[in-house]
Amino acid sequence: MGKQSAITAPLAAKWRKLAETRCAERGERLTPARLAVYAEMLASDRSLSAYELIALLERRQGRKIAPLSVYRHLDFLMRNGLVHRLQSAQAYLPCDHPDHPHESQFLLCSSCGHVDEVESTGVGALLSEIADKHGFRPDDAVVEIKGLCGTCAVAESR
Amino acid sequence: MGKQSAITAPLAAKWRKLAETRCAERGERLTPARLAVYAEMLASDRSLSAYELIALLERRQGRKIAPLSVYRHLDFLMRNGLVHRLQSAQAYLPCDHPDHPHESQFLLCSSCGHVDEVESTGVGALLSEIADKHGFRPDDAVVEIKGLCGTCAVAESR
DNA sequence: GGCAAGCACGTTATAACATATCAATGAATG
DNA sequence: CATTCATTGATATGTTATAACGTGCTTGCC
Repeated sequence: MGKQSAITAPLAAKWRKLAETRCAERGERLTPARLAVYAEMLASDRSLSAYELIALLERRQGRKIAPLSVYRHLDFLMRNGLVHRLQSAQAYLPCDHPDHPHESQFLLCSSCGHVDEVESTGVGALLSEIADKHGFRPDDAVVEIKGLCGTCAVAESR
Repeated sequence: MGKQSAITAPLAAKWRKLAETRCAERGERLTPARLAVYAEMLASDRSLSAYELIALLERRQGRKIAPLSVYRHLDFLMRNGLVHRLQSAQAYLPCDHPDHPHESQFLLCSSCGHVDEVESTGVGALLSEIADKHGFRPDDAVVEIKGLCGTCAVAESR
């Protein structure tokens, strides 16, 4: 098994490599502190608020972490396309396919909390068209759909 | 000119009537406090955060308003389709066409702060389709496009 | 190596956004 | 009038995010 710093959550080599590559390409430094935040997010099966993340990191590292540190790391990770922010939930989620830039849509299950990141080709085009029709120059779009994931929808209808 | 309570922002008769009708239909009570919040929002040319709203109401009414009151009124207004919340800005905006239920998209200008509420027929269908493809049962969708409005786009490119 | 510049990080404090709890008030109904 | 239930007020607290400031580490240049 791969060597892993004691203060960092287990991090699959694949993800680590992608992150390192991505940052290197952009001349950004993926420091241990930043990597620790990223690893913690990947180790979770759901989105996390900044303060949940702080609690997890504090537990793992056995020391206090200031909110601002985590926010800075989150900023860094978002800037580099490794993490997304869910605007409607004030929560953060590792990107599902950080190997290329993209616009995502999110499916948020209000029952189990699971979030699915999808990348639909049609959405960007449609939104551009709408913006255009209103003389608006779009820069970034938030598309978040709340509802029930397949599993929870089935469970609920029984 | 129409009579208007001293503690309430000017409110066009058209909007007042729409709001009253809407609430009456649903058996909800549009109280003076709730109306005051709605009027204050309509009197503004941009979206407002809850605390901006508090400040405006305090100034107009000359007394302290508790955050919880405003949040309750905002809840009420949203429940009755009179107000929307901008998820990506933690801000609130009166609905542009409260005469019927609808799903809106928002165009947020990052320069002047203006928000355009649009109702595009295609978006709902496309998002339903996407959800369906992933076995997801959608309940509500957030679509917020950030960028530059026509005016600001022109101003910037000069 | 020595130095300067810039980035990263820590610490403390505070701003901004939102909700809990409980008591008091007031309108609607019988 | 009495009951009941929604609305409001008051106080406190919880949650999310940023400001301001200083220190130290990297890196690149001489």
